[in-house]
Amino acid sequence: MTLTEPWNGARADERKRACSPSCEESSCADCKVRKISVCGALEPSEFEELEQLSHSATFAPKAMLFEQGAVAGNLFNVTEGVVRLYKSLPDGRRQIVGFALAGDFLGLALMDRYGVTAEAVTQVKACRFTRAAFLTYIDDKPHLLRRLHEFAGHELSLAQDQMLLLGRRSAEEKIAAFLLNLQTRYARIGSASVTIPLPMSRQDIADHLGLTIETVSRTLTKLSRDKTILIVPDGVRLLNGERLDELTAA
Amino acid sequence: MTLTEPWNGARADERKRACSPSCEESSCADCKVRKISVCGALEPSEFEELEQLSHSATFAPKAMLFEQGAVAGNLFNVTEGVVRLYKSLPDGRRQIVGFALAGDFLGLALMDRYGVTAEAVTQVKACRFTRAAFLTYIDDKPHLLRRLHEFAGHELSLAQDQMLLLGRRSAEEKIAAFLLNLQTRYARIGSASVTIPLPMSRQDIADHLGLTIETVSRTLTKLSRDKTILIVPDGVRLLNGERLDELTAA
DNA sequence: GATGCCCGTTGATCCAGATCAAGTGGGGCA
DNA sequence: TGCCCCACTTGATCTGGATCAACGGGCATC
Repeated sequence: MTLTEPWNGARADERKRACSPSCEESSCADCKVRKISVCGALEPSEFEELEQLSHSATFAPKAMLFEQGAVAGNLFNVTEGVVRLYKSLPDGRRQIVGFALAGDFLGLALMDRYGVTAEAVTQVKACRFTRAAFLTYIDDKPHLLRRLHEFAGHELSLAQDQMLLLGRRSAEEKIAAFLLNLQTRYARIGSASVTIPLPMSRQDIADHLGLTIETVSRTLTKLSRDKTILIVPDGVRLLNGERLDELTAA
Repeated sequence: MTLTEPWNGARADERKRACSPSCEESSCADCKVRKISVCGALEPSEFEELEQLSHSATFAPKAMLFEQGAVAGNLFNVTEGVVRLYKSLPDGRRQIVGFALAGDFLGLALMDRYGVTAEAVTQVKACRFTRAAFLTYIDDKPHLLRRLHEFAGHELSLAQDQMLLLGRRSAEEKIAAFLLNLQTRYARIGSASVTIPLPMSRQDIADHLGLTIETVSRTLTKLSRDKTILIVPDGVRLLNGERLDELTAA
């Protein structure tokens, strides 16, 4: 599979859901993110119908789920792994508008074209729905639309926080806020810990925070020197949460 | 009325809608933004009911419509004027996440607390709804919720564009993008022109673009010197749209 | 186990935009 | 008519973070 091409039925590692018991494929019933994702609004009976529409998909690191500007043919519910969502400028400058974790829904806005590009950072598992089928499905399910809207409202709120961060915070504050943010989000999906995995590269972090890779590296080194964090392989351990809170608040 | 206090029934210049014909109060029937605002999803018959729930409100420049963190008691549909929406840091740094114009809906996310502060920039007219009444009203109107969701999706998309701008664009690109953006939005509400009114202060523009007031001023002066724009009282005239497009794209 | 590559770190220098510091001019008010 | 205030502009200087450059270490490939 060409890793930089968008998702395509012919290439994806995917199979139909609701298959026989011998099949190792997961189903909604034992989905780890069912309660916290948009699906959490559904009645048990409704899951069956949704399951008919869903296809589980796996993406290798760097695989593209969809591309900014393309017709939004699919919607995804991430169940495992980390996805980067970004916008690019013609000259290559890039802004990562967010990292999607398990439980996050991609294509929330239900718009006819994708506004961002989505790429797997780690190995990613997701439920895929065709947009058309999903739209039909929600048509007589206002409680699901309501849930979708709640999620969109939350996204919007996060986006506004990120604007404040990008427009008005120093490099050190940006890094501190990023780490605490990730910690909170990991906690929500059941992996609360003072050790924060950072599966994304320094370049990804830089492109998320409006910095350069060198500044990210230097700032992490600085926080490490004053024992606020400890840099570990593929992550950091938060040693002094209060200090990070201070940096984030003020 | 204390201009810096949030909206309060006892102080607002407001009266009940759907009043007698002798009353100069506007009604949904002749609302200029009806078609382009969220209300555009409603059937004529549904307007009457909505009108019962709505209260028209006027705000003087600098008046606060609502404050970040407060319980979201009211939702507003702006019908006239400009509103700034911002987040603040404890030390006074401010990020204006957007300017709301006629047709924009404030409180779209339907969350229980306001995520931003809203202040009138100019004299502002708006329809006010209590959040509780509005939630009840939309409960059996999925087409309205759908419309609300479309608006939220659009907001989210704008927010992501703004993140790219804040994180990765130069001062000159920021100003160019801001002006073209405003032009497009003015055009949507029926005041298309190469002369862009800028009712907000330079400080507001700076706080929206992640710059200082001096940089905004200098950049406008520079664009003015190379005949890309002409600075006029309370606005600018776009002399060279292509040049601005160039700056915005690349 | 040598080779090369990618990723991250660190150091030196640069510069876009911030900060500090005067002006200037229009509009409200006595 | 004059005064003050405030928004804005302009100039001088400073600096946080960018840019340029070098290096090291893990790990995949042969």
